[in-house]
Amino acid sequence: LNYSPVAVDFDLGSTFSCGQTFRWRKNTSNGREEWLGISSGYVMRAFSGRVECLGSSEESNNGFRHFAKRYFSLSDDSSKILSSLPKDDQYLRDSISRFGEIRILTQDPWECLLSFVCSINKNIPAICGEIEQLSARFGKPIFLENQDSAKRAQFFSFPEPGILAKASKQELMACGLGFRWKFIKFISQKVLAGELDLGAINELSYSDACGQLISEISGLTYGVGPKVCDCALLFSLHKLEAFPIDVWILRCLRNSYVTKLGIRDLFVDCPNGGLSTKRYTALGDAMRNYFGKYAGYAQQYLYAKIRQDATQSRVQA
DNA sequence: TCCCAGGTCCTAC
DNA sequence: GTAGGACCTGGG
Repeated sequence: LNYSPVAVDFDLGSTFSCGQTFRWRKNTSNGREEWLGISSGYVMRAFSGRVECLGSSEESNNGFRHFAKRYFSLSDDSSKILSSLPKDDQYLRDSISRFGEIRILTQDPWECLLSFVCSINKNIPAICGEIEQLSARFGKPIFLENQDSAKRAQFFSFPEPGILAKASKQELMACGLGFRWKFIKFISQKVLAGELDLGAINELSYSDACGQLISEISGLTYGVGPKVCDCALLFSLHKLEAFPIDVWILRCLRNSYVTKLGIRDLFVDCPNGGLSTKRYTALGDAMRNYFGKYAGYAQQYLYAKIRQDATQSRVQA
């Protein structure tokens, strides 16, 4: 087994907490800051510039370094990306200096898409709970190196499409999915049947990929609107021009970018924060036009900053 | 206790 | 084509 650690140079906390993944936890119990995460069947520990594999669900698990190189997008050139973003944008530059180097991960597309379907109309702790329960119930146990396998596993891989496709409504609801259960089951069935091929979508351009992924397969809707689509494309297919617009980003744009970008007409009467697909696309295009081909990286910094600012003002209040 | 959440779907104009 | 409302459930 080759579990040799991999060096990483990005900011661990900023990268794992900026909303792209739901399976990393901070652990400070032994005095230093370290992070434990699960992805693609690997249990990982990250601290002070390195990531180790603690265990794997795979039969042949000598591929950790290969996996990590891809998962942590180690071939992304951060300085090139950050210097390509607008230099006179004070809001963005404040965030970059506050959060350091955020890395957009290249997650497993299946795991990532379903995670963001789980995110619909839920808060982040609840999303983490859904994914944990789905994994514990339907995923494979991952035993750590040197762990007595008679002991109960604490870590589980994200479940495969074939398992979720056969799960009952009752089983899925028991994981806290609520009305999302039917989306999860439907997508699983389509992937299992080969009618939704995320690998093939990966070959497409950003806008073609959106067209393939959003909403309709065989005329049926399944819980993938423009926001979930953008998250899947950015956080797993590494389409870096994707610019997910959630309620936080919408608030940020309204507060800090309307005048700068002359996009006031895109904000008239936006009740309940809801955006039609047409308006969502128009807003996303405006941001791509402004931030450039690495708009997704800009989105992560905007998201990190507005979330932290909101948390701090709530604490003060 | 009660409100609301990393949205999407459906229905009525 | 789009504004309004419903939607499961569990954190805060």
